[in-house]
Amino acid sequence: MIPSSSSTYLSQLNDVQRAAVTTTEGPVLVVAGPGSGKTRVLTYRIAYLIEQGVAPWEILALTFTNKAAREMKERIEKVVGPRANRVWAGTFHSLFARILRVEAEHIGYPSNFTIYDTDDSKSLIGVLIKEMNLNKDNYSVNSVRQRISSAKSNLITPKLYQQNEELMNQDRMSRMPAMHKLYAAYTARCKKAGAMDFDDLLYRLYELLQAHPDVLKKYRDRFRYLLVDEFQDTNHLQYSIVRKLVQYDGSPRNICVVGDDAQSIYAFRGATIQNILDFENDFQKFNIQVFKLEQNYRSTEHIVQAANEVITNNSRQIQKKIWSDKGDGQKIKVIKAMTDNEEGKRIADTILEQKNRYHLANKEIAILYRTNAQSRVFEEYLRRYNIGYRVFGGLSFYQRKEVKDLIAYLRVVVNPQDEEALRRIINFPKRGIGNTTVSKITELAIRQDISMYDAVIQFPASGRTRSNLDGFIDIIESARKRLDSANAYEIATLVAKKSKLEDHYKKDNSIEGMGRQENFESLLNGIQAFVADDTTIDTDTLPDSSLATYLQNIALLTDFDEKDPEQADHVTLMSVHAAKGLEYKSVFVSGLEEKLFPSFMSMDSPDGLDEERRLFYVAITRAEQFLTLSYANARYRYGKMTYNEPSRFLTEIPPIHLDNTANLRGVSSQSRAPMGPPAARVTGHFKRRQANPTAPVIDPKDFKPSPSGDIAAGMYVLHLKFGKGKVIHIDNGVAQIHFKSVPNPDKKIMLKFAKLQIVE
DNA sequence: AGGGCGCGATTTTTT
DNA sequence: ATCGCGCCCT
Repeated sequence: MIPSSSSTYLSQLNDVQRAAVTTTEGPVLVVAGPGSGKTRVLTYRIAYLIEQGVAPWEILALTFTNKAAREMKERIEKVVGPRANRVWAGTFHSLFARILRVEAEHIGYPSNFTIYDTDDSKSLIGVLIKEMNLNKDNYSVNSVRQRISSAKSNLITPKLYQQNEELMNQDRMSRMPAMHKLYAAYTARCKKAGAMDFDDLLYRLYELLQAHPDVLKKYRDRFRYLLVDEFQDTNHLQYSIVRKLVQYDGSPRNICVVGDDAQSIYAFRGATIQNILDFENDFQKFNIQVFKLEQNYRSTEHIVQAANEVITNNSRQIQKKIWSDKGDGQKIKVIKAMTDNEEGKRIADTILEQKNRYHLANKEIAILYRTNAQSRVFEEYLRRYNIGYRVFGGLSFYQRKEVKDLIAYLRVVVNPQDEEALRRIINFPKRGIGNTTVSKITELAIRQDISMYDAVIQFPASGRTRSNLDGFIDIIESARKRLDSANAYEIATLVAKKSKLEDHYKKDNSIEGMGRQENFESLLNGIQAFVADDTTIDTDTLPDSSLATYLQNIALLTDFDEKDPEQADHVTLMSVHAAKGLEYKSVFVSGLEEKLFPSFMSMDSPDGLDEERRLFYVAITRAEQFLTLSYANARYRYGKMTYNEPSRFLTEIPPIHLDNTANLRGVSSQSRAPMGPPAARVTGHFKRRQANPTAPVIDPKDFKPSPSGDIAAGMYVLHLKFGKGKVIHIDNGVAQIHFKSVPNPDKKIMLKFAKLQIVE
C-alpha cells in the first residue's frame, strides 16, 4: 500500500537536495538554478513530511501557476498515494480564494463573491472615468489599472494613497490628479458588486488576517509547514501574507521557500527579488538554512555555460555557478534571416532536419518567442510542412466572447450584484434595452445607492422598455430559483436557452460563427464534466457541484490548464514567459533583435534590461540538447516593415559556445529566393508520419482571393484553410461549399468575409 | 434602438 | 494588421 519507502526516493537525490528535503524544521531557503531538480526537492520534501507523521492538511504549498500546482500534487501522490490530495497545494490566488470564501462574512463579502478578471477591472475603470467626468485622454484605463494594482500589491489603501505625497505627485505630473479618487471609487464599487479582482484575492486576505486575530490564529495553527515555489516571482503583498502566517512569537517557523533570482521575470507586475533578500534577513536570527542547487541535470555544457555567461551581465544576483556533467554536447546554432518570414522557414527547415537526423519527436521541440504575435509565421510554415504543432497562450478559452457571455449570465445568477457581468449581458442578445435605458438605470443606481440589478427591477419605464426589462429579470430569476436544487450544468443549459444565447450562436453559420458554436458547446460540456467529476476533497469548503463553486474555479484558470492530451505529438509554440519551468530536447529562441528581445518597453531602464536578460536566461535554459537562436533583419510590426539590429544578448554568449556554420549560409541568395516547398527528400520522408494529413498545403504567396461577386455556383475555389472546394449553391451571400479534403467537407461560408480564389 | 462604417489606438509578459 | 469604439445614419 505504501507506494515507496523514504529510502527509495531519498537515494534519488544528491547531497544538497537531500539536505533540503530532510531539513524540515525552521526556515529554509533553497536557491535553485534551472534544471537543478527544484520540483523534485519540493515534492519529496512534502512526501517526507507526510512520512514523518505530518498530516497532509497541515502543509500549505503555494505555487505560482496552476500547472505547477497540479504537477506537484501528481508527483506527491506517486510517492505517498492518495493522501497527497489533502495537502493544501495550489496557487496563491486559488488557495486564498478558497479561504476567503469560507471567511467572507468577516470582511463584508458574500461567500459566493465574484472574481473580476482583468477585463472586468478595466471595464469598471472605464465606467468610472466616464462617471467622474474625467478626460479619458489623460486617464488611460490601462495605466489606472496598473497603478491601482501596484498600490494594492504594496499594501497601500486608498487612504494611504491619498496621504502619500510621492504617489500624488506622480499623478499630478502625469495629469491624473484624480487618480486616488478613482482608486477609492474602484474599491467601493468592487465591494458593492461583491467582487474581488486578482489583487483583492491577496489583499483582502491580508486585511482579513490583519483585522481578525481569531481567524489569523486559526490558519497559523492549521498550517504548520509552509512551502513557497518560485519565490522570486512573489510580490510584496504575497510575502507579507506568508510572513503573517509564520512569523510570530512561538511559531516553529517551518517555512521553505524555493526560488532563483536569475529567473525572476515578473517584476513588471510587482514581483520583487527583494523578497529573497528580505527573507534571509527576516529569518536570520531563527537559524535559517540556505541550500544552493547548482548541478543542472537538464542541459549539456555549452548551453549551461552560455547561460552562466549571459547572466553575469546583470548587476546584482545571488552568486552561483550552474554546472552540468552531461558533456559538451552540441554548440548553439544561430540563424540569421533577412525577414521574419524567412526566419520562420529556416526554423521549420531546421526542425525537419533535426527530426530527420536525431529522430526527435515533435513534442521534444519548442519554438519560443518574446511576444505572442510572433507565432503566426511559425504556424504557417509548420502547417505547410505538415508538422503538428500547438500554440499556447494568446486568448485563453475563457476569454473568448462566446464563453464570457454565458459565464456572465451565470455570474449574475449567482451574484446579481455583479455589475460588470450585468452590463455585458443586459442587452445581449439584443432585447431592446438600449444605451439610453442602461445609462438611466446606472444613474438611478448611483442616486439611490442601490445595485444596478435592483435598479433594473425598480426602473420606472413605460410599456415596451419595462416589459423588455422584465423579460431580462425573468431569465435571471427563473435560474436563481433553482440555484439550490439544480446543479451547475442544469442551470447553465436553462440559461443558455432562456437567454437566447444558444440561438444567437447557432444561427451564425460563418466559419468564425461555427468556431463560436463549438466553444459555446465545449463550455457547456466542461460544466457537465465539472458536475460529473464532483471530487472536492476539502471539508472546509463547499464540496459541491454548485454553480458558485464552478465559477470560482474557472475564474483562475488559463489556457494552460486545459488538460493537454499528453500523447499528442506536437511542436510547442509559446512565449518565453509561458515556457518557464518546462524543458525540451530542442529549443528555438526566435526574434533575437534589439527592441523585440529585449523589448523596447524595457530598454530604457537598467532594471528593465536586466529583466529581459533573465528572460533570455530562462529561454536558453529550457533546452536539453539542441539550442537554436534566430533573428531577422526586417520584420513586419504593426503592419509595417521595421528594421532592427541583432539582439545584444547574442553577443553576450562567448563565441566558443556558438556553432558558426549557420552564419556561413546566412544571408545568401537562398534566403531571398521566393518561398518554395522544402527539399522534397526531407518532407517526403516525414509526411507520412505527421498528424493531420488532410490539411491542404497552399502557399499563401500564391493565393490571390477573387472578388466575392465573381463567385458562382458550380465553380471550384481555393480556401487557405480548407483547400480546394466546389461551390454547391449560393444563398443570400452565403455559399455552401464542399471541400473534399477536410473532415467536415460541407461548409457554409459568408462570401463577404471569406477569401476564396477561383481556380476553374 | 440597432446596424454599419470609418477612424484610432494598440501590441510584453499573466494570476 | 487587427480590433474595438464611437459616431452617424436608418
